[in-house]
Amino acid sequence: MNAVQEERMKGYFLTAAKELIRGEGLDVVSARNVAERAGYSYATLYNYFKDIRELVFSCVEDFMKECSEFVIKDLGKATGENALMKITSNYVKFFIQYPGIFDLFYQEKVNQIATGNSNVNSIDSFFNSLTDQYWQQIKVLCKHNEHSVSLAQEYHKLAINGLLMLYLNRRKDIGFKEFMKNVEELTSFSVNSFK
Amino acid sequence: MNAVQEERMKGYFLTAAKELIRGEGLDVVSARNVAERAGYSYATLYNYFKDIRELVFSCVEDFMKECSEFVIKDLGKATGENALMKITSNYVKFFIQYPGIFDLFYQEKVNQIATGNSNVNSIDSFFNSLTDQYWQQIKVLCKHNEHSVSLAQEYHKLAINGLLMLYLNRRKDIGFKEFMKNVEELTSFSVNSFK
DNA sequence: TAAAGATGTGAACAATGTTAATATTATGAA
DNA sequence: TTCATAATATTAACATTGTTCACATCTTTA
Repeated sequence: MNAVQEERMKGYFLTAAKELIRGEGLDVVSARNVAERAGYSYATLYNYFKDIRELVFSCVEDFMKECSEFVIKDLGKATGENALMKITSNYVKFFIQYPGIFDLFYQEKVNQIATGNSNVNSIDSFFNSLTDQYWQQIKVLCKHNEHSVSLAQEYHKLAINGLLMLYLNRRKDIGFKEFMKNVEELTSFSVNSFK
Repeated sequence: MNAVQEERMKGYFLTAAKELIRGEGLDVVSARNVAERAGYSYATLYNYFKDIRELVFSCVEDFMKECSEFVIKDLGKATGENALMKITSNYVKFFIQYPGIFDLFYQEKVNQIATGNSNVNSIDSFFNSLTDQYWQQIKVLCKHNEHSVSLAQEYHKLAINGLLMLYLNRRKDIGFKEFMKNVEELTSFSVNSFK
């Protein structure tokens, strides 16, 4: 089987898996469910993916693209702090709409032996890649050095993802509105912490 | 069966579950594994716990106590920022030693219908309960108001738990030493952000 | 001692990941 | 075109999971 055919086959399973993750969450992504949706037997799946983890982590790249587009869709001409606000707000909304994708990005256990760890390694810096340029704008504006801005950025990323973890896993007994207020406060605090 | 007998029975399963979580992680906690270790049949377990989630979430309280003790064990006379440093450092070390307990505290999915959600709700404020008094000391020292200190505290909690999530789930390709340096930097940044 | 109630257990069902043997299909040479 | 061989797909199977139910066993009480 040539490369293009193989990619096509992988694509069928990938599409099925992505639909399942989006719609019903990571929990219902089983070899049998994915394969049935793709129109093949569950065993066929193993001809194209080492195991079920390799399959689900192959979805990461596509979902990152999707999330990126969702995040920047209504940025307009916003810059600096305003842009950071909008991006952060859309970022968390994306994962609230698709909690399964948050599971996949940040919580799913990875096989350390697995080959394609490149996907996993790029997850950590994903949120930063969305905000980089706007933090740079703030740095220039506030005459801060490189190190302090990257520290604030790292801090912001960790806090937002930490908050998402607590909220999505129902460790916080608050509603959506209050959650979004927390996100705003946090982002504002983040930017102003080193002004 | 009277109350004390019932608690004793629950205790057997709880002890078994805790040993498994500590030693081999949350993944190997199955009804059959726990029951075998407790010396009973897996079906007996269901006479004392509604389902396997109720069993594992019943471990939360004990583990919080354990973690608290571990965290304050070598505090000495440290106060303010020094105390926060030590506490945070021990807090993350505890979960690195027992990743299964982090899973249980922050990542395990909860049955919203489940009865005993009190355990789950107390998890969010757990880390804060360890640091409260030292943030108060810093507040007095820096003449800050109540709101800004609780915001910094909340921020610190989220960032630390976010970092733990990324590190324990292998989304960060760094070693233990570098991780601990990140924890230190973050805590220091947290305290100094509003000095 | 016998009946009734409480408590413990194995069989069973559905679903999971994964592998191995088999069935089917496609490919290429005669 | 036909047949042999290789490539690909599928079914059967095994071990494991959570959970329930009928049954067995033990305890209590009349």
